Amino acid sequence: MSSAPVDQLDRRMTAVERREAILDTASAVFGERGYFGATTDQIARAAGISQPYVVRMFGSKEALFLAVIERAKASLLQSFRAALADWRAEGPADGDPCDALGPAYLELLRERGVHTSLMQSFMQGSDPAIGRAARDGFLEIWAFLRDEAGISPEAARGFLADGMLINVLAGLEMPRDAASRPAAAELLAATLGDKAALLPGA
Amino acid sequence: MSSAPVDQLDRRMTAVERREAILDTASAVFGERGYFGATTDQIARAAGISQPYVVRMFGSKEALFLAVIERAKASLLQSFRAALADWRAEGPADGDPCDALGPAYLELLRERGVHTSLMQSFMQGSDPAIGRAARDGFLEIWAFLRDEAGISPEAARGFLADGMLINVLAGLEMPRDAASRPAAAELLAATLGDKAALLPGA
DNA sequence: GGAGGTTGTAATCGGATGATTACTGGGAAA
DNA sequence: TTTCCCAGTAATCATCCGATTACAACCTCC
Repeated sequence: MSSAPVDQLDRRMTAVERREAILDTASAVFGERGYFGATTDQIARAAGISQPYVVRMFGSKEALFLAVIERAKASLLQSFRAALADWRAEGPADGDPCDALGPAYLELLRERGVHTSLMQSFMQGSDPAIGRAARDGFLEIWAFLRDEAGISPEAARGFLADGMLINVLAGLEMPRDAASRPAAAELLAATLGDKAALLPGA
Repeated sequence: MSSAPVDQLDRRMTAVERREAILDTASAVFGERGYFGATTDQIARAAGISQPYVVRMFGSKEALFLAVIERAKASLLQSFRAALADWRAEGPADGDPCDALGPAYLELLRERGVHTSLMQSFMQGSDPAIGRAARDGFLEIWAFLRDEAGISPEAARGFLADGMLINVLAGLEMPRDAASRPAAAELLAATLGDKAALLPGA
């Protein structure tokens, strides 16, 4: 008996579709292993295509990584802008915009590799091209919080700090230890509440 | 005219001295480039010895990295325990222990690579050996804050979050942009005040 | 139906990297 | 002086990785 035809398109993709598919996969692999730890072959296998095709489509591994973090930053800002607009449309004008941005940040954890690939780029500040892009991206988030969302420097610092702790718990894949280590469970509960299930490793 | 004899010992080191020297150097190199990005040859050259000697002394690159982060964690806990003891000896009993631990954490920035090499390990949670060691180390810090320092889960979370933001600014080498980008200067001031000069890139 | 552009791969190359082996030199003790 | 251990290196190896080249399969439009 032949298996039911799952929604598996074995037709050839357009270059644009394939590019998006590679970016999705590369986001996850770079996020897990980092720029140097991830190989173009791992990305290619995970995407179901050949290694040369990956590098030819983006020109180089570095260009692919830069595209990944650029796309992650765009996803993040788009989520933030949407959340801020919703919050302003329905919320009271005297609340804290961070109350809207925080949940948006957690929802983004469903998209694989956004937080971790950005974080991996943040740890490569000494690299000429990647460091430049990473600092630019981070400062763009800072400018959004300060200028568009109108958050004070102190509150913006606190919001970013919370985000960085979440990113670290994602990089650590801390939920792996949640069942066996009470300290891990306590840490995850204090940081993410019941949203810890969205982290990698869960 | 021969140059004045700077304190340069060209005699051979004992294995114990050399081991410490390699750990110092490896801490800086791993902190900058990460586990996969750093090569044993880069570490050897920076330490002024040959690449095979580095590998032979620690058995493997992975064992060297594990020794680096183990030593970084030990430095961190030692600083924290000393700061906590001082604070308890002279301070009032009703203050916040984080007020003592925070400055100790910043002073540690003078030791090259402590924050960044730990942070690099935190981003390798999916690696069997490194991820295990990274989670163990992070949970040991958490246990110190909760049990030894007696800090509440909420306050400990906030303290760690601040630390992770500092680590990210170190990984980004954000001071590189402090002069040319007002946003970078504002972010650094809001996070570290005048202690931003201790970050890499300054 | 065939011509041409586009998606995609097999084969392969050169360089980098971690590791291994065999060796050297110096200093202290006998 | 000779012996012998220990710090340290030169040479080299096998593997991996990113990149290049040449080629194959497929779809579309005339």
